[in-house]
Amino acid sequence: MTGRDGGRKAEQGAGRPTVRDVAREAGVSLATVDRVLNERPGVRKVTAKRVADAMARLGYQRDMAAANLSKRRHYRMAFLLAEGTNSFMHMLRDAVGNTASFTSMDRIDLRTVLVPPFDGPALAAALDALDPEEIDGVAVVATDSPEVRDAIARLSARGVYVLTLVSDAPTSMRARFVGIDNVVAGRTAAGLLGRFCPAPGRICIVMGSALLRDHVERRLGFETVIAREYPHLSCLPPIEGRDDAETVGRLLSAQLKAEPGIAGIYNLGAGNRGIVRALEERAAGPRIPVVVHELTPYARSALISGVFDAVINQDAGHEIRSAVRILKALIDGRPTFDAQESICIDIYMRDNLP
Amino acid sequence: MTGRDGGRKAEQGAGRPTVRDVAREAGVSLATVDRVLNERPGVRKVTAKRVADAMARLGYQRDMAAANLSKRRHYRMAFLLAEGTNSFMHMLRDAVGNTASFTSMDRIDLRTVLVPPFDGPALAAALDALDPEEIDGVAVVATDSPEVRDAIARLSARGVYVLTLVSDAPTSMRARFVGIDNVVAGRTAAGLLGRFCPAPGRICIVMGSALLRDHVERRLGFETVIAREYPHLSCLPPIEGRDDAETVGRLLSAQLKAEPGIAGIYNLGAGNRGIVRALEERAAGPRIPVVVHELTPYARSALISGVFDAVINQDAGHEIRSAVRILKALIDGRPTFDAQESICIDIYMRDNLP
DNA sequence: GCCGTTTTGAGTATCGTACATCAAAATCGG
DNA sequence: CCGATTTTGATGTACGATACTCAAAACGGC
Repeated sequence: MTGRDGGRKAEQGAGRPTVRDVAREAGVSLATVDRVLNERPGVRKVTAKRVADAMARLGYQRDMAAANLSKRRHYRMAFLLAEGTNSFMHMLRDAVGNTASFTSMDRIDLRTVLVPPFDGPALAAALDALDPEEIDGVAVVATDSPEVRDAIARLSARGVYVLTLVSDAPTSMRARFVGIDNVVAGRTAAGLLGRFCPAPGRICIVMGSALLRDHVERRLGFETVIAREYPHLSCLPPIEGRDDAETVGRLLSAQLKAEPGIAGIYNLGAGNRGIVRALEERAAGPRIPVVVHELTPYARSALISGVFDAVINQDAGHEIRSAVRILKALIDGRPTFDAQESICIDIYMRDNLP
Repeated sequence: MTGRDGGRKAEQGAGRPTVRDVAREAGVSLATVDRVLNERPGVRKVTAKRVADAMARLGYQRDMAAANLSKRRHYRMAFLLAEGTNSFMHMLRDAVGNTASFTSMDRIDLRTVLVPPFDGPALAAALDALDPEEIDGVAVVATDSPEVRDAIARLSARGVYVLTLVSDAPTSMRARFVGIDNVVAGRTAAGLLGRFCPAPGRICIVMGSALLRDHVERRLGFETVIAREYPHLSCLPPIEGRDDAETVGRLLSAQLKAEPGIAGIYNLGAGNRGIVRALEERAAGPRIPVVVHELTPYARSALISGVFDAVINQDAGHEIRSAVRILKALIDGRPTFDAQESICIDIYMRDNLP
C-alpha cells in the first residue's frame, strides 16, 4: 500500500532540459514554446523553426508524465476480439482484463468489444460503431476482408490508431501488426513434425477458415517446408473446421478412417479438443505425431499425456501488452522500441511447459 | 518531435480518488495523509489506520507519475555483468544500453558494471563497491558462491534491492530471480536431442563451470530426462570449457577423437564457436545432432548451415526489461505483474529464426 | 488541571507541463 | 505611416503529489 523506501533517497535529477530551457535557448517566451509544442495556432513558421532547433540542440524531450498529469489525459483503447468458445480468444480476453488492472495506473483504459467470428461485415460494423471521440486506439483481430479494410481506413482517417492483432490485414491502413509471423510459425511446425515423422506418409492439416490470414499463412509456411525438406511426407488437402472442436473432431475422424497411412497431424487453428477426440475414437494403429497451435489448457494436458508432441504458441499476454505499448507510443507520437515488440514464436513440448 | 494528435482529445479522467479525497474520507488533513503515505514519523497508529482504511475504502492508488514528478526521483539501477568475449554477455550489455535510452524518459537511469567472469570474490567486491546512496536497485549475474551471497545480503540490508539475473543464487537474500528455469531448459534440450538421435549412442555435454548455477541446473534437467525417457542414449561426463571457444574446441575435439559412437552434443554454456570448430576438424563420420544455448550470431549461422539443430534461447532484451520493471516495482513498493515477468524458454530451429 | 510533549492542521512552494487570458509588440496591407 | 491584424510575451491556475514550516490542538504524566 505505502512505499517501503520511505522516500529516503530523493535525489535530484540529472537535470534534463525543460520547456524553460528551450524558451531561453530559442530566445522566445514559454508561451511560444508551448504553442509550438502543442501545435497551437498563432506562431510564424520562422519562430516555430527557431524553437524546433533549440529543442534539437538541447535534446529536449517532453516529459510525458508531467504532460499527462497536466492534461488529465487518459489513453482509451478498445480491443476487438472474436466471441465464442475458442480457448485462445478466451486467453486474449483474460489477458486484456489482467492488463487493464495494471495499466489503469498509467491512465490507460482498456475496453473489450466482442464480435462474431469469421464475419467480416460484422467486424466492420463493430469498427464503425466505435466513437472516435471516445477512443484513441484500437487493436483488432482482423478478418482480412474488404469491409474490414475499409472500416480500418475510415477509423484511421478519423484520427484513431488501429493495430491488427494476431491475424493481420496487411493491405489495410492499420498502423501496425502485433503478432507472430505466421509463415514462420508454419515453417516451424513443419520442421518439428518433419523430424517427428521418420517414416513416409501423409499429413493431415486442420485449419479454421481460409478467411483468416494467419491460418492461410501458416498453411503456406508448413506446406513449403514439408515439400522442400521432407520429401517422404505429403500434405492432404486441409480440413476446414471453423475453429470448432465438434466440427474438427467429426471431420478429422472421417479423414483418419478414409485415408490410410497418415503419418502426422498439424492443427493450425483452434479446436484442439476435436483433435484429441478424433484420436481417441480412432481404431488402433501406430501413434501419430501431432503438432498444434496455442497452449490452451486442453493442449497442455494433451502434451502431458503424450497425445500432442509440440505446441506452437504465441503469448496472449505479451501480445496484449505489446499492443498497449505500441498504441500508447502512437498516440504520444513517440517512436516505438521495435526490438521489444517482436512477438516470439514459442515452442512447447512436454518438458518445457510453464 | 511533437505529438501528432495535437492534443485534440483531452478528456477528463474517470475521477479516481486523490490524496484530498482520502483526507476528507478519513477526516484528517492532507499533511497527515502525506505523512502516512510516505511513512514519515509523527502519526499515531490509530490515525494511520484511519487513513489506511479510508484509502482501502476509496480504492486509492497513489499516482506514481505525479509523485515522481514532485520528488524529482530518479530510479538508479546497476547491472553487474561478466566481462569477456562471451557473446551472450555482449547481448546482455547491448540490451542494457538499448533499454537505457528508452527508460531515461521514465526517470530510470541504468548503469553497467563489468566484473571478471567465474570469480566470486571479485563479484562480491564489485557489489560492495556500490554506494547505496547512489543506487536503488541492482541486477547481478550471480556466481553462486558464499562471498557473493554475503555481499548480496549486505547490500539488501543497506536498502538496495537486489535481483539475480540469468544465473541465480537461490539461498542469497536476492529479492528475486529474473531468468529462465534452467532445469526446465535442460529438460527441453533433452527432449529435443533425444528425438533428434534415433540411434543408440553417447552424448557429449559441454558446460562452462560448475560454479554457475544455471549450468549446473541445465545439466541436471538434461541428464534426468535422457536417463528417464531416452534409454538408448547415455551422457558422457561433462567437459568444462569455461565458456571459452578455444578451450571448448580443444576439449571437444579431443573427446570426439577419443570416444567412438557419439550420437549427440549438448552445449549448455557459451563457446558455441568452439563446438563448430571441433565439428569441422573432426574426421568424417555421420552427422551429429547438436543442441546449444543462446542465439548468438554464431549459433544463428550454424543453425542456418545445418551444423546446429536447435538453440535454446533466453531473450536478453526481455530479461533486462523485466529486471528493470521488477526493480522499479520493488523500489516503488508496488506488487509486480508476475505473469508478465516469467521469461520464456525459446526454442529456435532453422525455420523460425527471427 | 497544569505543563511539556507528541500529534495534527493549515498553508505554501515545487516538479514539468497545459492552457487560457490580456496586453504588448511586430507585421502587413494599403 | 496608419490602423488592422497577426504574432508574441507575461502571468496565473491547474494537475496530483512531495516536503517543508509554524501554529494549534490533543495527549500523557503527575
